Amino acid sequence: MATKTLTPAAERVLDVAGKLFYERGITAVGVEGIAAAAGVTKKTLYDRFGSKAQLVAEYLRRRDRRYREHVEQTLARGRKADRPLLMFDALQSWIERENPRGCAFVNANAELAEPDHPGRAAIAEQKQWQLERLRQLVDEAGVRRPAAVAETLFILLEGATVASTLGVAEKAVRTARRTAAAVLAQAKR
Amino acid sequence: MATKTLTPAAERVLDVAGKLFYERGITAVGVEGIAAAAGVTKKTLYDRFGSKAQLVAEYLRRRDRRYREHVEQTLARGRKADRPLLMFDALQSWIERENPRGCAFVNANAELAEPDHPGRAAIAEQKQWQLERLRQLVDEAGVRRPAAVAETLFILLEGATVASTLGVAEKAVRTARRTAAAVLAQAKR
DNA sequence: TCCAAGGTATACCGATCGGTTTACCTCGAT
DNA sequence: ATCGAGGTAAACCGATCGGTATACCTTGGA
Repeated sequence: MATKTLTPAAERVLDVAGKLFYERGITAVGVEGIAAAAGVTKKTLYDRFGSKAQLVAEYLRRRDRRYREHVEQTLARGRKADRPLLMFDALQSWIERENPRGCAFVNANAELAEPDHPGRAAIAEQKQWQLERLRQLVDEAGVRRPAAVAETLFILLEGATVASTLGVAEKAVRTARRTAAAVLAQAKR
Repeated sequence: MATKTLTPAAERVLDVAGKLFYERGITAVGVEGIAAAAGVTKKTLYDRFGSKAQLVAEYLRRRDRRYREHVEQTLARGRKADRPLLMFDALQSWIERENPRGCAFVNANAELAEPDHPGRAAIAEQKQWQLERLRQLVDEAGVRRPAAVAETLFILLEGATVASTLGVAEKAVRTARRTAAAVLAQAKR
């Protein structure tokens, strides 16, 4: 795997940025604070990343990579027919471990209003991947109208993330999973 | 109805704030710009609202009021058995008219990280109202396990908003509505 | 041996942030 | 006639924003 090679300083910057951007919001976090928390000079940060916008894009790409790895690890433990539902298990553990403030990409979408911000591409890529992966899984599970079913599962995953992290329905992921199971059963071919 | 009485200047401020906060993000918009766009002095803005944080809270409360009115108007056109699904029609028209950048409350949740920000209460109220209203509608429609069904519909609504406004599935609301119809049919008592 | 890559330290830039202050004006109700 | 509420205009506050510049240090290969 072609893991991006980063200097140790850049690695630290990206670690800190990932934490602060997610926890406090992108606009609310300054590059000065990131550099200081990473034990790095502002010059180093700008030498490695060029601008705050590019650092934001890098943060999102990295988080996307981590989420995909998490998903694939979870999927590897099940057989084809079970995998669509395993996406909900992956989401639940992800929320518990890394996502208490909601989906980082939905949150970033709220903040990055300018249509040409480099982070927007990362957001679109993440969501397209998730939908596409669901299509594959649903297709492999053997189901009628796989595209429509995949879209339904996508909606359930996103909705469960919102409901769960907004504190209005703690068990939203389990509820969504049950609904997904019913949808899949009904579409079984 | 006890509509908040605002001075004409405050009204203009709130109008402009509602537009700018939603379109560009809360943190990205300064009070100076709001005052200027509303044709008002900063002093007037602070005399009426006290602080940016309180203005944000007022913006969210007002948007919540507008959404509830929109929902109730839509619901009034149908009979009890159809009303749960009418929530999806209300969402679709709301997105088209006022919500192209996603749910303002989910977006605000992304930006207002501080747990004691006055806007957070408005966010929680909006989401609790939506879930509670769904419970009433589902209950009145005559369904088994109304609380669980309402939670499922809530998840579908939130997920459809995300999927639709993130541009990954334009027809997400229709898809969610179909799923909701199936869930309701299966739970019919 | 030397040189480029990667780094520190620090000062600096103009712009903007949220918020306050002072002085003055207008208008409607008592 | 007056007084208070609501407003304008504009200067000011310290802090922070994203980003740049200058000078110097360390280290690992060619």
